[in-house]
Amino acid sequence: MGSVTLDDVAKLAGVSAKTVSRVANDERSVRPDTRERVLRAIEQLDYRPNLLARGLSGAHAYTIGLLYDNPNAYYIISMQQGALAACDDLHFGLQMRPCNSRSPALAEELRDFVHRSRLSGLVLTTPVSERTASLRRLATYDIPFVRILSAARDPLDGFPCVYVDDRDAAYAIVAHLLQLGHVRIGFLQGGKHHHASAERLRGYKDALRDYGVPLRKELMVEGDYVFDDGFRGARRLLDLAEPPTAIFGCNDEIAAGALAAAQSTGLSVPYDVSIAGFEDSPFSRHSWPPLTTARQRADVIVECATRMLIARISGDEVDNAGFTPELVVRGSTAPPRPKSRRRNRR
Amino acid sequence: MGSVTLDDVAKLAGVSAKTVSRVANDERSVRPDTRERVLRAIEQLDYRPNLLARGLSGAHAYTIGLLYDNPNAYYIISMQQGALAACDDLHFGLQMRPCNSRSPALAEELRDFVHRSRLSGLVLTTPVSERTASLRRLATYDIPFVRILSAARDPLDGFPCVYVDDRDAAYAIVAHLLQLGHVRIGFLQGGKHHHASAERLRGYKDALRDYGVPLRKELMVEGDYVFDDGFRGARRLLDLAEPPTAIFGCNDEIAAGALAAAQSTGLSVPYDVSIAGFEDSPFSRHSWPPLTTARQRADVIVECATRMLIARISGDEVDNAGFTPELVVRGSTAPPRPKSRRRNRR
DNA sequence: TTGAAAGCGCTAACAG
DNA sequence: CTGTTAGCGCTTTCAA
Repeated sequence: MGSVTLDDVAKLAGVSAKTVSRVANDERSVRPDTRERVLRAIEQLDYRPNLLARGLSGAHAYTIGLLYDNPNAYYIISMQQGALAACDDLHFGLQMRPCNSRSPALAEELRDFVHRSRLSGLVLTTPVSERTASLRRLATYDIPFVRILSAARDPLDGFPCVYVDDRDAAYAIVAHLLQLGHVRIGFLQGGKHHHASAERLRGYKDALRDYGVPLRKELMVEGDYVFDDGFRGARRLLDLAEPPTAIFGCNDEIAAGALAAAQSTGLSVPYDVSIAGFEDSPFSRHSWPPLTTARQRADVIVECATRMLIARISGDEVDNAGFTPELVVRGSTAPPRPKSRRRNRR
Repeated sequence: MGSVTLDDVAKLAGVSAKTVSRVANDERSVRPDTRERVLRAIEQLDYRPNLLARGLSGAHAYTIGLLYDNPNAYYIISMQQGALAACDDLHFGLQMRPCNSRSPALAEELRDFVHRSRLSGLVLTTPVSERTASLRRLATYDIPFVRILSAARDPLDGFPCVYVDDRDAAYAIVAHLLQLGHVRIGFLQGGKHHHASAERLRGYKDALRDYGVPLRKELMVEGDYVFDDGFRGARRLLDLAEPPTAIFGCNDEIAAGALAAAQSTGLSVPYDVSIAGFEDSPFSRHSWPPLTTARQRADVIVECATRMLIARISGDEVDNAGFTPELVVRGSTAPPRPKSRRRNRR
């Protein structure tokens, strides 16, 4: 292999391999001058520890696993960036994998994944993080994990987590629409098996209630987190006898579908209908008009979770953390057009 | 760890550890009944080989590295899917990492990455794959790799590769526009340090030449593979005294920017101006109107490259492979409006 | 503060 | 066809 080993360094520095190991791992119990000598030898030989050997002999491989079950590419990349930032900083490796969050043997699959590579722990993103029965089993396998979930506050269930307040952010979006003067606001739901969808729906309902606007069943359309469902759902809303003047899509992809639906019907956004999304994905910036949305920093959130996980693995106590996505107002939302001037379609 | 080891299985099956290893690795030299007995023991104990140990003792870790230096999330996810498909199928692990393709020490960084985890080899995507000096150095380190690059045909330079014919695909797009009757066709270039940009430009020029349309300097705008450059570039083109009737963006993100620019100017696509992209990313499907583009199956291409790499590592000879992205005509392109009826702007 | 010995779980190289 | 012996490069004992 031509790889430099601990022993090579030890020989050059005139110390034992164990001492080099101590220096490489930044342990304190090394005399400064010895450390200096070793560091010089490391530098000179351009020594790099072999991660496999370290992982094999140690209790774990200084590598964390990041699992996702999500079709959203931006979300995944964003998470990867956040996890890498933390891992690189703390000298941990990263293994990323998609998985099927609805598998009945989820806990066992995760355990095997961990054991095969001696992973130090797992960061679980939604919706994997929402399979509580599996998580409980995972905990019995003594696998450290931190989960990211959608909740208005700390669930206090004993498992560490980073919680994202989707309800509050959705509330802010709907409040923004209400303040603009909208009363008939359509809501395009996201995938049923995501807690986040329910939380965002809750935000929608709470906002309407607080502003004294009655909930209309016909303005809430079910669907998944995909463009086509946004398109179809918006189409349906716009075809109502009394169509909504604003539509809130459960994420940006859905909102992009709604935007396309409006434009394909000859409606102009935001003049004929306002549209808002959720997530601040490039979709929302790169459409025309750009979408009002809630900025969800998946990278920051995952970096936080990863740091928490590594801290736990290192034996530290850590507190749970919370984030709230921030309202971003852009060109796709405006006050409703006075009724008399509203354009006649068909 | 509670992990089951080779020895546990060996004891239960009444054979040596080496025999279990042979069965686990699917080596042929095991008598069927012995194999059967071992398999039963493996099943019974739910044995899973430890990848670190295997990697440490073997010549390599049965894991390939995938490197990218690309801001395009869809592209990355798509590649990851392709690589995972091949790796899962062939029982290899996958490590993905971004890297800086313009680092002068690129080869050394890649070497360290490989050595630290004893990677079996690397799949290099553009533009990393285009740093030929670094690749030559990488080869001297005896690191197997397969590169994916943009070229009209096999470069025959001795390094294995999968080549993608961007020129041909770009030619097809421009030919499509020409056949619709467009003569003034704008071209929004992509990042200069991507070969693909040059190849797509070549396709543009070749098509114009073959159709006897003179090249106009003022219709070719420089920029990077980002939305904003597409927006600005298109804006500039549309502001010309004699604006183009069609715009070809070097990728879908650029085209999305052009689309937004057109719409923000009050132009209607495709009636006032046709727009085409390249890549078939979700952008192109999720905009309104959806974009005519060239379908580039990054997943298929990377899966192919990954399989080639693993074959090479296994000692097989492999031939280079080539792909040509396929023209996808959608709503954003149409014949040019007769001059007399062209809408007056400003 | 340092070092020597043992071993992590597996495979390579050789025997039988 | 199967088993034995030695490591892979590191960390964990435990002793000096």
